[in-house]
Amino acid sequence: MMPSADEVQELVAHVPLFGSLRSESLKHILEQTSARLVEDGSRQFISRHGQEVTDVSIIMDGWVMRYDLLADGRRQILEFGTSGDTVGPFGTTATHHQYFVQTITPVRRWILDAESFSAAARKEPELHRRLTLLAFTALSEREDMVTDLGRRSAPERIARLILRLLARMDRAGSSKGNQYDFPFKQSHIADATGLTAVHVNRTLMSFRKSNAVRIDNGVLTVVNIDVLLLLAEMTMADFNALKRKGPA
Amino acid sequence: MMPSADEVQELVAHVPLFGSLRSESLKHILEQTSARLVEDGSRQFISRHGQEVTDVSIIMDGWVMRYDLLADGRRQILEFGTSGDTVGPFGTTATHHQYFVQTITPVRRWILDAESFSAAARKEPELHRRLTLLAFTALSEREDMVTDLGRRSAPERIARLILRLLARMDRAGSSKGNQYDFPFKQSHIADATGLTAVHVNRTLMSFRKSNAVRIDNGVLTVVNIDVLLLLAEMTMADFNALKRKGPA
DNA sequence: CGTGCGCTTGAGATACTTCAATGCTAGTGG
DNA sequence: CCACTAGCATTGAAGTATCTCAAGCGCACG
Repeated sequence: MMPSADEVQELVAHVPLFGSLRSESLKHILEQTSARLVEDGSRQFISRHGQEVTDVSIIMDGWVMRYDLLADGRRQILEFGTSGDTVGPFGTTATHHQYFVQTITPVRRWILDAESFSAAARKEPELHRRLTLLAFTALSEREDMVTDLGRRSAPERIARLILRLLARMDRAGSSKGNQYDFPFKQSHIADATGLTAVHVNRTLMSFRKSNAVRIDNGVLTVVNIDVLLLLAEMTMADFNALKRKGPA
Repeated sequence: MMPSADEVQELVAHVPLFGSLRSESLKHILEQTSARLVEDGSRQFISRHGQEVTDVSIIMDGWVMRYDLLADGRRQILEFGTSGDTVGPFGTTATHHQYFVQTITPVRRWILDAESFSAAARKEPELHRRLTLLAFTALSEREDMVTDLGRRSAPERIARLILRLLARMDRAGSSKGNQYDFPFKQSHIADATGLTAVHVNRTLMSFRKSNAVRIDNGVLTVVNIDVLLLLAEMTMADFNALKRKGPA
């Protein structure tokens, strides 16, 4: 499936990894990696722990999650990904997947051949630089998460997750004022914050009562961002820094 | 202070970041970055949150920790570093430090000028590749930590930290059989695992009683690695994989 | 010979979990 | 069009892992 000019345009515009490439080079990379556009429904596996790594995905629409699954069923979500995000152990030398990646909503994504993608990154310095930047950005995000899980209370963790997602949506222009689509179940929030779904529910109820945030029918509304920031122990400046963060 | 041939040799041999450079190129890089060798005592700050980034450190001897400090004093240790490790936001574009880095034991380290180090990484592809590899390795380690803090009990977290450090020491050849130098206080373990020092103490006492591990006079002894692995929910294969991990 | 830091232990508090039940909504098959 | 089911949110009640506060002890250091 040959990428059209429009599709190449969309990739350059919305995918940080490709943001600084000339359409020319990108088109060449897409050809080299046998890029194809596919669609998946909800709850589909994109990759599983232990599987061989054969390709790299770039999300165009919808949400996926990457998670770790322990023997007894405990689950830790490491990352939510949406349009513009890259999933897969791109850049590492790992030959097998370490984690599970699964769709949450229906997803439209590009699939690139992993091996030729690595080769392209080696040949194209700009792509290599972007890849490195992506790694450091992810590292910083994951370190924030370590502090959250290690040292912050349930309300703080949840408030911060909500704000991180809000910043992400703002950056992508996908939030209308103080509202954004929120396709996650309470169990997703639980597994991302290291809590139980029941406790997430109680905390969310308290957020609702204190007029900070409410979630109805898959839409999250920030009723009062000052209250939310207080719960998250963040200043407005911190929040603005969050928006600037992300894969630039 | 001009690096001697012996010093260059030591850097190539023990610092993953430089492991694949020719002595020639390394010497050139060290000159470009005004590399100097310094020594610090215990509990010295190497950098503080908010400070401007001016240099990059490479530890030759001793231990440092990098941590996040919340307004109310809660502390989360993100990483312990020792010989061969690089500390500092090398590779990112951040102009200011995000975390605190402090020595635990006396430390001998090289200091490289940050700006010219970045420049060197841009010019020397092999260095750039190593930097990227380092970032992905760190990312993977930090993701393990997220799962530990989010989903594992106190004994599991502590057992896994001990095993991760043991693997690190084995890799560096710094462990004698089942013993290694352990300069950390129980409060360090607490802040690395998201627990309190009191609870770490109780858990460590139980490890001692169950003949898994004991710590005496700054030396950690793995009495029975099978028991320890059980506590950590790890197999011997997992542990061996840990040893192979790390910045190759 | 005090003083401080780290380790140890006890007792009580609490944030979060577990188990269990109820209700709501959307989808499915008859 | 209704009965049935499944998934998710909500709430109550009881349990527990971990925390907090507090005290004592040993050792190193000045």
